[in-house]
Amino acid sequence: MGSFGEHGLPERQPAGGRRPRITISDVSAALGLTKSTVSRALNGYPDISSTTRERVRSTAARMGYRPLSHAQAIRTGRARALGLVIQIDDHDAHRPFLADFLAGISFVASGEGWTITVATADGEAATLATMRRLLDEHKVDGFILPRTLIEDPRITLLRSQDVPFVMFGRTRDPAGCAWYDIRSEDAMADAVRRLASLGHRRIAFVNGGGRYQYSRLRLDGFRRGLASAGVEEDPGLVRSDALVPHEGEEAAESLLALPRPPTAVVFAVDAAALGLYRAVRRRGLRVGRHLSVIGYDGIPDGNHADPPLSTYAVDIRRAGERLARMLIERIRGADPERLRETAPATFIDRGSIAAPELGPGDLARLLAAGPATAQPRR
Amino acid sequence: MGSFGEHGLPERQPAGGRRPRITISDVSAALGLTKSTVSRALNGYPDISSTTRERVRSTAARMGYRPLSHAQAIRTGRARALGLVIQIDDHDAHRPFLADFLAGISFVASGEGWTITVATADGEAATLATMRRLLDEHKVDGFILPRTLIEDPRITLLRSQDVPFVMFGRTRDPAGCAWYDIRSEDAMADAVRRLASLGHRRIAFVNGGGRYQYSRLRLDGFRRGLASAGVEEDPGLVRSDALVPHEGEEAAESLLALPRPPTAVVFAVDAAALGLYRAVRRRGLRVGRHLSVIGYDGIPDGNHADPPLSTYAVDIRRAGERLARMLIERIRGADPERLRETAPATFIDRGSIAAPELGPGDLARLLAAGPATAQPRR
DNA sequence: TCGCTTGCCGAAACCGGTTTCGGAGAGAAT
DNA sequence: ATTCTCTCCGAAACCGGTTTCGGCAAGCGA
Repeated sequence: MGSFGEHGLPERQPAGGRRPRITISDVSAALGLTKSTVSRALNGYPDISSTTRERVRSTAARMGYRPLSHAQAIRTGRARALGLVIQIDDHDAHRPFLADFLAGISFVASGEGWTITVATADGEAATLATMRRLLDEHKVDGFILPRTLIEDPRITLLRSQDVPFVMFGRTRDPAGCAWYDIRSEDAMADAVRRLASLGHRRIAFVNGGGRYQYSRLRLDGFRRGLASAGVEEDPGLVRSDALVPHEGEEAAESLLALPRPPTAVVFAVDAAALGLYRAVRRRGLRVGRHLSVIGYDGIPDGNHADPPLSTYAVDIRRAGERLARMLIERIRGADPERLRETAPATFIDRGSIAAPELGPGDLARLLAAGPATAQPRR
Repeated sequence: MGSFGEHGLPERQPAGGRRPRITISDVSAALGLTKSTVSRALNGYPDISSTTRERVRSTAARMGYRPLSHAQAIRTGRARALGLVIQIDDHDAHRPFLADFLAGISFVASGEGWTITVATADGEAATLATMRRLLDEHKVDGFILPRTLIEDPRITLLRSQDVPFVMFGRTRDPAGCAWYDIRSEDAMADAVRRLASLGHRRIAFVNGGGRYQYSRLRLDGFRRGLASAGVEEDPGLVRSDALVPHEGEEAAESLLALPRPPTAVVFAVDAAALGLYRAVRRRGLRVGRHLSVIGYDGIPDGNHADPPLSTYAVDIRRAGERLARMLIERIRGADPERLRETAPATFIDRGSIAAPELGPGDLARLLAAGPATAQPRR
């Protein structure tokens, strides 16, 4: 018999405070069963008759019972929490989209009654230490790893501890890894083909950080684009490790100083592409007219450049949703090799590309003439 | 005597897996005391002799014991977790700084052994529901509230439930509220004085969202600036509810269409200020030369505008640090009225302001002449 | 010397769940 | 009718902590 009330429901909430939670004991008492039976019924144990199971389920639902994850965690070790450790020292193109990313993760997690535990860390060592701490305290049941590296120590750690994880981005050694990724290599190939079809023949490529797996893929994609457009590759037109405007500017400078400069530049990273704007503007030239540019990431800053930067947008919210879904499945025991998904990026033409107005020769002469002749009106 | 090993330390970790946690029982066994004594010693109960207390503390530290917060939570209701619910539907100027904000919070929280639970919600109702869920499940011990509203339902909720919280931004009814805030009103006043000292007399103000407390304060600051500079206020030069570029553009249009347009505009929100660039560029004029502009927030986009937007930068990371610190103190019982702090914003002159080249009359004539005469070189 | 505090710690209940173990009862097989 | 096997549930231990309660021993005053 229940020890509270003849309705089988807990008494009214004490005025003012928060209403007391409904515990498993409340449910079992209301049903005239024991805690253990209720627990096993709700968790789908086979030694509970389907009649009882349904009775328990409906009553629990009617009473609004929801198990306290902490209490479960101390026995099961599962906290129903997804972990996300953001490494703040490296420049991440997805930084501006963090809110969207979280929105995607949170949407799925909340729907399943899970929560998200986030932490930031400065440097690789701190990231690993933070992950260890979260695991050690059973705060999270698995991790979403943003920005996968080619050689990723986080993967090593999690593999050795046998902790579920999903990656945003592929990696070199895929054994036991689940991932979601954008096929940025296809975007790079597409960019080259678009430029080639506009008439460009000297197309440069400015890549991102060499540590990242995506850099490999994007370079491959760039080359594939050249090949499929029938343009021969000029190794002198490739730069790398440009992640921020400053680095992109340097890369642009070195490209514009070539005897036969490119008439179009593909950037693996939007932020770096913005640096090219400065280099071009300094010469009194205009992006989109004298030099075509395509970026990748779809960062909002690109919208306010002049002309706005044509780029490939990534649906980061959806990435968050898929990754959360996959991680939950992974924690529930799904085979990681089955949890692999890629999606395309979407081209957004904002006006920074056009048919080449000048050949490389004319462009070189214009560039050699120096900024003076081409100063913007003051 | 402990049941494990003659060293009083747990055996070596099983090869491969993660090493077993050290529990309070391990510590108590190693000391020849009971769990309860160890627990009370570590929690500073007065009925434990200081000798014993120290012995327990040092042994626990040596063994690397750290209580499992879940286990504590089920008895104490405290999870050692800070809650942060981000409402994603409203345009938040701090969005680009979310990573920094989290970094600040995480830095302090990690240092204290606390964790951060974040969630996103779409709309006010969802935000409140999410907060209720987190509280109901004892997932968090308190909340950091970003973007305080003048009339904030979150505060109402948390007050009624008697849940600790700290706000980023002040509010109208401060009873029982702790906060950290940037004195943006001072920045607005400073902006006006700077412009006035450059010679501007017709200075416009484009405010942010009316629901936010900061809008009130910034308008007050703007007026205070005018007063202290000895410039009479013209109510026709004030606009509001401009949060995104598009809205800022509209506000700018209406200001530039005035018979006597302003020669300088102060924006309460950077993102809106970027809209003005479009309006000015369309007229073939140049920001900084024909029209001075000052923004507020220090968003990275402003750096890539042409000319880069002069603005007031906010140290969001520090805000996160302070708020986390304050919330932890608040949860530990500190008086909220004692936890109130403000900090100044930092002016960054990037070149979007200058002495007025033209008076309002000349400017009006130039504007009336239409875009044709002032087209940028193509 | 006795009784009464007081200081200090152990024993045990408790928090809200999960999981192991065992046994009652029904039905089938012998 | 007896035994054997399942099915299904209760009892109790357990997870890792916290907190209440009570008692022993020392210290104190009378």
